[in-house]
Amino acid sequence: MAKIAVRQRTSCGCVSTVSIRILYLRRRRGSNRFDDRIDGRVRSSAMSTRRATISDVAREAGVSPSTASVVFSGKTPVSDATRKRVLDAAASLGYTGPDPRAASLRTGRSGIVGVVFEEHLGAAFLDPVKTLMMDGLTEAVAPLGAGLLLLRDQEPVAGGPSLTSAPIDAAVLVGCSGLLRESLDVVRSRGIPVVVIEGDAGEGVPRIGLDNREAQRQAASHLRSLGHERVAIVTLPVRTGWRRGWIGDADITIDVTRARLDGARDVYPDAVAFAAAGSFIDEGLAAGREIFADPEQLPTAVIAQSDLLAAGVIRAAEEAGLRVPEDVSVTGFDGIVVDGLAPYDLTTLVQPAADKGRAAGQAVAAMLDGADAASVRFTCVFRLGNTTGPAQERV
Amino acid sequence: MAKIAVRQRTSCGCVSTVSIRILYLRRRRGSNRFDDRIDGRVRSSAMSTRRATISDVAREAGVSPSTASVVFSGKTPVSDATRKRVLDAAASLGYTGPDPRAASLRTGRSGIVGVVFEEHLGAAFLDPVKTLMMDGLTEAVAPLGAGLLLLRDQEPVAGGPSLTSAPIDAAVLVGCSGLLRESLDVVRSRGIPVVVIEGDAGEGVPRIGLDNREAQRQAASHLRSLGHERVAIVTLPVRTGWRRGWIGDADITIDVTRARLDGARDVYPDAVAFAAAGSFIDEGLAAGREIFADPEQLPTAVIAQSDLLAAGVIRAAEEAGLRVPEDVSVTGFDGIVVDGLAPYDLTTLVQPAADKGRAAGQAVAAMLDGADAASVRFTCVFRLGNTTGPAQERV
DNA sequence: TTGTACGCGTTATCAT
DNA sequence: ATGATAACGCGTACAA
Repeated sequence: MAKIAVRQRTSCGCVSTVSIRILYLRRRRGSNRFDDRIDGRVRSSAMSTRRATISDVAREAGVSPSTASVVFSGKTPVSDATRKRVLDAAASLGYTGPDPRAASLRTGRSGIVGVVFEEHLGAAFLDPVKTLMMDGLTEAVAPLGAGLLLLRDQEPVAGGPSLTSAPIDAAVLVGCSGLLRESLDVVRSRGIPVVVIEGDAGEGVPRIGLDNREAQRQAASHLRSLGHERVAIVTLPVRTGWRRGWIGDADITIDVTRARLDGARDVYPDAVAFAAAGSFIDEGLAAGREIFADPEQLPTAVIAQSDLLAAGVIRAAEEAGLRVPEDVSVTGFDGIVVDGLAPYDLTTLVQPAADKGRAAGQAVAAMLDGADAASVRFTCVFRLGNTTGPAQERV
Repeated sequence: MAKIAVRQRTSCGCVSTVSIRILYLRRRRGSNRFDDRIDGRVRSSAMSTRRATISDVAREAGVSPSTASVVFSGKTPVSDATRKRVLDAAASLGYTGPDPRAASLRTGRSGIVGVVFEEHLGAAFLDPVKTLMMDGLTEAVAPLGAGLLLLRDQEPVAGGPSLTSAPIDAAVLVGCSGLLRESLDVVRSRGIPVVVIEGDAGEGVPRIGLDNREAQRQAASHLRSLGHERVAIVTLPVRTGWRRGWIGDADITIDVTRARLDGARDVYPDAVAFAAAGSFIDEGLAAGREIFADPEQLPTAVIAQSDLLAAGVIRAAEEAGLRVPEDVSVTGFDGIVVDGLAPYDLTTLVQPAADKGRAAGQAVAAMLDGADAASVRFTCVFRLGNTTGPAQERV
């Protein structure tokens, strides 16, 4: 662990910032905003503790508030002389432009697109697929001039922004769990455009997704063609907050998990399935240990629902003294580059993660533009690596 | 490239969403908001095209707006009977809670913390160090109940949120380029708390940083102790928008780059330096090719300012037929896991990236709480890998 | 080109 | 526990 050296600063700006805020609050209660004025003009910018508003600027410049407003928004031509007067007044008053909150209330737009994750936000940053998706999303909303607000699908901490309480112009849902549904209704009832990535948010919400089932079926078929009979599946979480463990067919609330599982079961209806608690190498490792625990019941192949899980499974196989792919074949899903997996080159399904984000962004842009947005379904591409091989007869 | 299958939806909710918005806009211009009412009461929730406000709800429930407000905010006790009446009224009117914009204007808080990057936002997601930092930041801001708004340090696209136009309660700057400075003044003059990670935003702005110079000096000393004399340096970008190339000592506007370069120069004052355009393996590769281009001028060691750059340099060395570390030693910086680098284990400086984010979040929390926030300086830890070795006499 | 007037939807304060 | 009142700071239709 790194040591921490805290360097105490002699208090300077921070402290003054604080005191300014206190003064400000004090002013707000009971004080008349016109206290500062003498016959309609601001006494002195330096003496005012309250932050200047556009009206103050207008007054100081000797123009009307609307004119001052227009100078800042540029929505209407203003004579150069007037503009200069306003700008000068603003500078002398320390006015730094319209208050975003007020402007937002007035225009009804905030320039913010909410991105809602169903997991711990940190996890979103640690998942390569989500990272790529965010990359694409960022790119697609940039021309919109919108910023991305990271939100989590959960009961809001007091006062914090939830999907329902954040000033967003549109929302992109990543996955779509149950908890979200109610918030979603709220948002949609507000007329805020919503797009969902990898999930189902009901009728009327454009979806960006993959051919998960078909894709996973390809991997399974590949294994089948190699002669594998006894196959185990390692799935993504089956619901939020799930802890890892063997699962039956029931109670899967996460669409991706369900779809990929279905795809595998299309080929191997009876394959056992172990659900991980997240898409991490460690989770794959834990799952692999379970799967390879009983030497009498070893599968000849493992279908993992993500590359990271697959990487973990491979490690578990090595631990168990199994060679990949000689003793056990392993397939992944995602097509990301997995660190430290060399010399293995995962047999997997490559998904266009960045494209998903881009598509979501474009859908949002279209909807904000008043247009209709269609759902998009991307296709995964099967990529043959060296982690799958012919099934071996067990001695 | 993956194929794209677009599935046209029969228009449903999207379309209705759009038409609702159009009606709404139509209503706003010139129409009187009381049109819907007959002697002071709302005629019918179903017939109203305008979105219900808290006043509508109050009226419907037969209470005052303030009481209705209190029901939603919970700031004051309300009798159960009243609460129920209000909630029922809200339900019947389709009122889904206070408008965030209006609430924000009134309270002066939005529950949003802006995170400002000086690079393309996508790059932030692709940089492991930033990713980890965001992870820590997210964690630290969570108890605050705040969301993170991703912002870019650039001239705003029209209407988009910039540091100055976004409704943020606080801002975290990642790096601190020149462009940012003016926006920063604006923000600070608004009394919004600001924290800087890896950068200098002037007096009064708490900084979260590393002992970059000292750390880099450790790596250089390590090389010196191994007998290396001819050393080349691969630096991070020296300014935003910079294209790669050899650099002198001048014109470095990015603090991290400067500090690490100084650290290296403390030991090797005359080492040549090549600046990359970003922290990517490919950039390191390009830099490495330049550095290894002249067989007569080969360095025996390369100090890279990031692990990704180092990884690229190693690849370039391999390309040039140089063995690492026999022919050339390479050091990195960051201590992240670099994909596909096996069997190499980078000699590097491990920085507590997540801790940096956490510290920033805590500083923000403190400042929002009206307290003072101190600057924090983390210490990097030298980690010996297998990419450095004794200097070899060139034949 | 500039000014007037008003409302955006909410919440803090204070009195009852 | 509830209500009346007054901002919060701005944008814009319309008139001049």
